[in-house]
Amino acid sequence: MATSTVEDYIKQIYLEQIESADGSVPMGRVANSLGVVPGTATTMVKSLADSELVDYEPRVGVRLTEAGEELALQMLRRHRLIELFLVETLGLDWSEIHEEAEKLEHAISDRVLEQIDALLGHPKVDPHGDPIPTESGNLSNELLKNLCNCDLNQPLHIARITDQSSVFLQFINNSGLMPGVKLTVQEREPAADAITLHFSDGKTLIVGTPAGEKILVE
Amino acid sequence: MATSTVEDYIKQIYLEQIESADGSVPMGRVANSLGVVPGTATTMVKSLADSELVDYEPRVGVRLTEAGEELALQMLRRHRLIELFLVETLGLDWSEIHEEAEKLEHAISDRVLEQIDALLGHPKVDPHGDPIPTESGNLSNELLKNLCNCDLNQPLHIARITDQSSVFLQFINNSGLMPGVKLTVQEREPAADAITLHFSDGKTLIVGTPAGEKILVE
DNA sequence: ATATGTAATTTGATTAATCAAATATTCTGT
DNA sequence: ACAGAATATTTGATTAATCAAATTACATAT
Repeated sequence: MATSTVEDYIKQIYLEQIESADGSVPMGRVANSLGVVPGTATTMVKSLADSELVDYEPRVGVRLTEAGEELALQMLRRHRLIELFLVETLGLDWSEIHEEAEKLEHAISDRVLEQIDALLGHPKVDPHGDPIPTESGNLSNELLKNLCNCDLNQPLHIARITDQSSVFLQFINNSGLMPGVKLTVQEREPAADAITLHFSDGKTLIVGTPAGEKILVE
Repeated sequence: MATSTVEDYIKQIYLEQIESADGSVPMGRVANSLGVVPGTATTMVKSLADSELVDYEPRVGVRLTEAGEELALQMLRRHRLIELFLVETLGLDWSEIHEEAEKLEHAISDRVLEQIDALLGHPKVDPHGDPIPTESGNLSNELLKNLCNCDLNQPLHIARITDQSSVFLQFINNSGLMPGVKLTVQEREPAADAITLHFSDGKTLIVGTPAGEKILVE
């Protein structure tokens, strides 16, 4: 059985691997994203390699094996389902769920996880709009970006609104953010929780982060 | 911060302490209920004593301090709220929740716990009928009769099951002896070690003395 | 009161995860 | 091409939790 530390390393390496061009993650990144000193990362990664979860090339970097990727996707599924659960069922704020999920993802059994999945209606994305891998480890990659994670200054159009509440739909209507509308994201100000949008007719609009997450674009 | 091992020791010592007459738990019991060899229990208890969670008298036994009891009740609250949550919200079978809760009780934050408590409507007892300590650490401690010492032919209902082992809970489930069920005790046959129960639907059931002692009624 | 058995403690090792600091390797700029 | 900087690895210690096996203390029965 993988310890919770192992699970953390594998998940984090997966996340870094997605970002990296060549699919190999240098040790510095591993150490950094896990919050440990470089020496610790080296030691740990060598032991992950012994358990066939990663391929490790000294002084180059690390890359998940088949088995490692499977475990990573499993952890990602856990993490994201738990995040959604914390928001949907327990009413936590989306800003406070990450650390919670970080702990819970190691403690929850498959049995409980599948109950949560069912309770939430087999959701496809977590509260941040990140895709939730399926039980068999499939991560839909034709995933839509939203206003909070899409590229800046690129021509986009609104594809989907993921909040059916009437207040929100009213706001969507009033602001002209209906599906099909073309726009670009001019800038994001995380501190102020604001996203500046630019429409083809020259108008601009500022929306908050929670709203931006519910607006998927492509 | 208490590690999850410390939390386990403290909770288990609390549980043993309730059973014991003089309030002191011998090392053998500690080792046994934690599933470790005696030497380990000794070492660990000494370290618990260093952190002022228990008073330890060598070759005699261990007893919780004020702080230890507080932690124990906190863990008991966690455990029992989680058990109820697993049954009520996630629809798990009440005979399979103990091990789940055993893991989750260490991972869940106070924040999440209070949300669960609210979601469940601040319940007083868990699915086994065990009382849930309040947030401030109060445990309602009315003593209930069991099937072996209650009055005969009196209308009763099952209040609490004091054996958490899944075999026993399975038996309880199969025999329809869950908390809340109404019945009377028709007769006891000490020689045959048998208690005859009578249900409101006319059915009767015979259980042995050891089982009867684990079924509390009021 | 002595021997025997049971219970508890000590001692010495082990495993997983970590850090600090010394060392080695590779990259980069001139 | 070489010095210096940036990265990575090694080495030696540390902490928490555990076990096996040796030892000690206590209780009790003859």
